[in-house]
Amino acid sequence: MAEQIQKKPSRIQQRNRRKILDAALDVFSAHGFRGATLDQIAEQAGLSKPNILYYFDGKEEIHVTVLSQLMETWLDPLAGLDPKGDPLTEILTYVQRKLEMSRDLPRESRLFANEILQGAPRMDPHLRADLKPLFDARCAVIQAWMDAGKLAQVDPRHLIFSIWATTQHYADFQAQIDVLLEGQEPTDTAAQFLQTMFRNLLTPGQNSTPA
Amino acid sequence: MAEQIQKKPSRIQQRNRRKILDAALDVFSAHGFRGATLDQIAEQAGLSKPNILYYFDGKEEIHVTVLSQLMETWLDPLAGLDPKGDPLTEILTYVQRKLEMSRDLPRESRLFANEILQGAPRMDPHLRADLKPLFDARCAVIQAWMDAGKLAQVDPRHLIFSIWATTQHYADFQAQIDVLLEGQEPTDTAAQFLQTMFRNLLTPGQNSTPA
DNA sequence: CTTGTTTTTGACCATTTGGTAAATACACGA
DNA sequence: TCGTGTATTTACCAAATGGTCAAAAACAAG
Repeated sequence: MAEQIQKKPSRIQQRNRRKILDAALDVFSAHGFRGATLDQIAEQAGLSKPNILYYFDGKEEIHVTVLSQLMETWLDPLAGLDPKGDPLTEILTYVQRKLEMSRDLPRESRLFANEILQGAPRMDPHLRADLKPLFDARCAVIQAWMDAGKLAQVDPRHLIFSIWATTQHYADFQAQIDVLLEGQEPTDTAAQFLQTMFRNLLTPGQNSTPA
Repeated sequence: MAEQIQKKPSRIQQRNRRKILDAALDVFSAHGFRGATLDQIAEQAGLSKPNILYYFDGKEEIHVTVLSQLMETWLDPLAGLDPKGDPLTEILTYVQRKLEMSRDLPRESRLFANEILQGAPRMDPHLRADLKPLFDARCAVIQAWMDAGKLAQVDPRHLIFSIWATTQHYADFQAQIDVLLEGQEPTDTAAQFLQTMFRNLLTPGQNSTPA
């Protein structure tokens, strides 16, 4: 009765599980795991608390489920980086996609940031299993581009970190940005800035090596 | 008796308040405001919970106090940016200082990140009163440098954002970096990368304006 | 309509947690 | 040494919160 282990989920089950997970994304991203309450999730989802526990075994399971779903979305742009494409274009497109994700999916970005900030207690396995291999593969691709002289030589790992940091910053630190920019829409000017920065960094031949 | 409004704090008071605030920094930065408990702070500080509430009016006041203290430390490097110094050197030095702060004061970085992530509910006034004016002033200085042809033309606001994002990333996302770099010390290679990136971006005359 | 199954709810429970009150131990100057 | 204000502890409390359970309601199939 509680576990419909392999029965196909009914229409109503699909709908309610989706409502719960969406509400959970809202609440978890806004308050973190410990700060979120089942009552908040229940209210946001328009369901009663016991009803929510009818669909999920507990707060923990809801959180893990949301994080798992997030992981796919999150890795997508990096996975989409094409080893056969034009190196500079590929990376600048990646930057642009990540920036658009910050604008369009800020909840996801904040949920992820929250989890990593707390030391990734629940996501660590996912990071090792999914992110790490993809990261290593993409680093190798970028390194190959650099060795072929198509990009300026920089540490690919820190290049990726800097892309993540600068793009996600606009979602994760939005509260601060709102104060400092006073309501100006940052996305377009940010896009221009980041494109300039990474193009300058990666255009071959211009790289002044530090003394 | 509870409020020693203007009495000079005794030796023991100073010591215990400091112990509490240090413990609070530990716990708040690791678990966020809602995730932190007074018991955790008490244990970390080596005091009993009621004893802690003898020195502070409540969890909220502890948090606010820690955040206030943090603000000074946090603004220091930006405040130290000298309008009379050499532009490129000033900014690269600022990057370096911020990176070192991420390495040496990760708790402070994470506490700050936590607070902003939650929408800066308790820090918003501080941001407007302290950070905003300083931010505007420094933007003006950088803009002046650019207008004088000493730096390449980019948006100073996004420049500062990118410095914050890239440097604080190494503290705030350390859990992720640990997984991806597998125990390699990132600070030195990160420093080299960031110096290269920002020098390339800001060296005048090399700035390829996007089409 | 009847029956068996799924979904939802209302009433509860145990634990955690921020906070309090009163009693006790302690420091220290007169 | 004594007394007074300071510091600390012990024993609590009330609210919040994650979770349970049995029964009611809704629903689907014959």
